[in-house]
Amino acid sequence: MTDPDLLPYVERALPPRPTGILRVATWNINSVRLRLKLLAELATLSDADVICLQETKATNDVFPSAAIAELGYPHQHFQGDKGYNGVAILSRLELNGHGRRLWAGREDSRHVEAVLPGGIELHCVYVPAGGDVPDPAVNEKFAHKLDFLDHLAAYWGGADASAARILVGDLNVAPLETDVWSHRQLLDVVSHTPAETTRFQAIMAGHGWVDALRALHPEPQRVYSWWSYRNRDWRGSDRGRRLDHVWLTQPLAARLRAVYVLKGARDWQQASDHVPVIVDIDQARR
DNA sequence: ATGGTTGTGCGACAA
Repeated sequence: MTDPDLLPYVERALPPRPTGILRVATWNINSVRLRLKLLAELATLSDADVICLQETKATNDVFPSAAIAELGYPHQHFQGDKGYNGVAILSRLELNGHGRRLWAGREDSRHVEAVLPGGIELHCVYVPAGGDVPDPAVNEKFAHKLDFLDHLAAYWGGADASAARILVGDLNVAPLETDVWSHRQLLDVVSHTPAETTRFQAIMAGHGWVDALRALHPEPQRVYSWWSYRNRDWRGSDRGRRLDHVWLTQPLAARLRAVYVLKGARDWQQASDHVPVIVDIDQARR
C-alpha cells in the first residue's frame, strides 16, 4: 500500500509491476507520431499493460499502429482527427468489446472505450481545453467544454455504477485547490473556474467515481500532471495543474494499490507538456 | 496586463 504521506511523483523507472497487478497508464502525448520514441520510453519505464493516449493528432490512416505493436501493444483501439484531438487505447492484453461515443453534438475524436480481460470497462477521454476566455457567451470553445462536461454528467449519471469501470484521460480540469499552483490566481483561468470544477464534481458524484490519485494521495498534497511550455524553468517555477485523471468505480477502487505520476517525463527530449499518470489495480477481487 | 512555447503543416489556429 502506498504511504499516504508520499507524493506519487516518479522521476524515472516505476517500481516493478507486481504479479497479479493490472497497470494502466494515461498520457496526453501531444502528437503520437512526433513522440513515438517517448512512447517506447514510457512502455519501458512503466511496464504498463495498457497505455491510453490523448491528443494523438493523427487520423486513423496515419496512426503508427505497426510500430506500436512492435513495442508490445498489438491490441489497439484508436480514433483520430487531422491535426487535432485523437485518442487511443494500446494494450498488451486482448481488448474485447470496443467502441466510441460522441458528446456535445460533435464528431471530434474525444472518446474510445474497450473491455479488458476480467470484464473491466476502460474509457479514454479527451475533454475540450476550452480556449482562453472563461465566458461561454463570448467564447464558443468554453461553451463547448461546459456542454461536453454536462453531457458526461448525464451519460454517467444514467449508467450502472456497480460495474468494474475505469475512466482515464486529459479531462482539462484541475478540480481541487491543491491541483493548481495558485487556487486564487487560477479561479478565472480556464481549467479551474467554478463553472468547470462544479461540473467536474457533479460528474463524479453522479456515478460514484473515485479519484484514484486523491484516494492514495489526499489533499493538501499538491500534485500536478501538466506544466506549460510557456515557462523557461517549468520545474523551478512549478506552475503546474492536475489535468490528467484516473477514475474508478467502487468495485475497482477497492482494488487500487498504487498511483504514479511520471514527472521525469516532462524533462524528456522534446517532451509533451503533460506527463503520464499510472495506476496499479489488483486483478483479483479481495 | 502581457507574453511566454509547441504542434500541425505551411495558414493560422489550438493548446
